[in-house]
Amino acid sequence: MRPSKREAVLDTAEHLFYNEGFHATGIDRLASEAGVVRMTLYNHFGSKDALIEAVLERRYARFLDDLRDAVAHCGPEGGIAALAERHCSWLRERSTHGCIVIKAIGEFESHNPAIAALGRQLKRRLLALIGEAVEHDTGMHDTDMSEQILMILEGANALVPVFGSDHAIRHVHALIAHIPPAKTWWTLEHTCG
Amino acid sequence: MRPSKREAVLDTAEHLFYNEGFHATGIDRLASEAGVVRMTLYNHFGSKDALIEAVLERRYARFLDDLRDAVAHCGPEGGIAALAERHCSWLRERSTHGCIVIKAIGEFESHNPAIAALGRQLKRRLLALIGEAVEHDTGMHDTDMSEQILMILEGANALVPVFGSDHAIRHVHALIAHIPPAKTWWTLEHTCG
DNA sequence: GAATGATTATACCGACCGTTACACTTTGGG
DNA sequence: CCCAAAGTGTAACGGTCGGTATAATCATTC
Repeated sequence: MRPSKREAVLDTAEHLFYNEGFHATGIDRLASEAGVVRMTLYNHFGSKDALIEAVLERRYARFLDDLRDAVAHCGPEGGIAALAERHCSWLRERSTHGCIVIKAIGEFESHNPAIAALGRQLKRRLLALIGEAVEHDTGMHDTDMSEQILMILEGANALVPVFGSDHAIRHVHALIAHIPPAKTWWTLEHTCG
Repeated sequence: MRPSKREAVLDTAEHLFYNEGFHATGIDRLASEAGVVRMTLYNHFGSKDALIEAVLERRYARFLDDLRDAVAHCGPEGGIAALAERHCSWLRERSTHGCIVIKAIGEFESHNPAIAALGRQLKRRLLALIGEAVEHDTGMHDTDMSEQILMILEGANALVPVFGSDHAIRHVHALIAHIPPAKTWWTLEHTCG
């Protein structure tokens, strides 16, 4: 009982919401699989939707911390590759059903704007983190490059439930390696005269 | 009444399933918004899950036909670009909530294997179509290139509900243009020999 | 040992879920 | 004009949904 009931609920909720879906997971099953009575759940979180927000925030914060950690412990100019590699590790080990945030936005865009907004905020944090890795490697802000890396990672994410992790991951590094770097002031001068 | 009730049900089901979610859309609302009584729905489709399969098949067949049409009416070496452009048109006009197949797989992977399997089959058909466009442009099979194009398109797909169509589409063409072509026999000889 | 806050047990609410049965009415084609 | 097919209206089935109320029990700490 030392690990608080609150944590047990969050663990079970994350597992069920992620693997079975948000709408498809009922409060009764959630509580019983967490070894908790329904009232405990409502005492802690107030509503199913609030629990969903807590799960999203917790899981994605862990994910982002893990990516940040990978970028922090890498050689010079290896930030992007390290981030991509850690992302692929998640796809292999912990994200085998796709991205929980994308799924949440999909299920709640027309039902609970707060959940959808939280999802968008979490993705904005991922984009910002990618931007930091890009700046770590190239020494400059490159919004286009960050957005393109995000698009490739989201593509891999989406393909995991379709063709499996191995297939989805196969081309990530090659694709990222071929993103053209930002034009600098002198190449612009060369091009535009 | 010329447009059969069956079509009305399919239209309404596609709209509701896509915009509000599969589990979140009930039979009652579905029937009433289609201007049909519940029994008509069951007479035509037998069950909600069968209706879902019919909706997926119909919508995605239209999508694939549209892409195929774009590839068919393009100049030489413009097949990939034409396919990508048509895909982006869907993202702008008809796919503003993401890909219905990805959503279906996400909601039914652990509830109805038949629906998930159908989703995977539809995505395989998309990959095959991309392969045809690649062969149209380059004159050879290039599985890697096809898979990479698919990954980019899925990335754009996933980002539409997050940051909007314009943001999601912005980098598609540039990203695809920078995919390295397959190594031919003589470059392989140069590299390995 | 009393008090306090967390957890449990149980019962309940109205609403909706997907599905079926059956009898009735409408419609179009031969 | 008649008949079969398609669609309608109504009622019901057991089950689950998210959420609430209330009172009993437990562990901890002062």
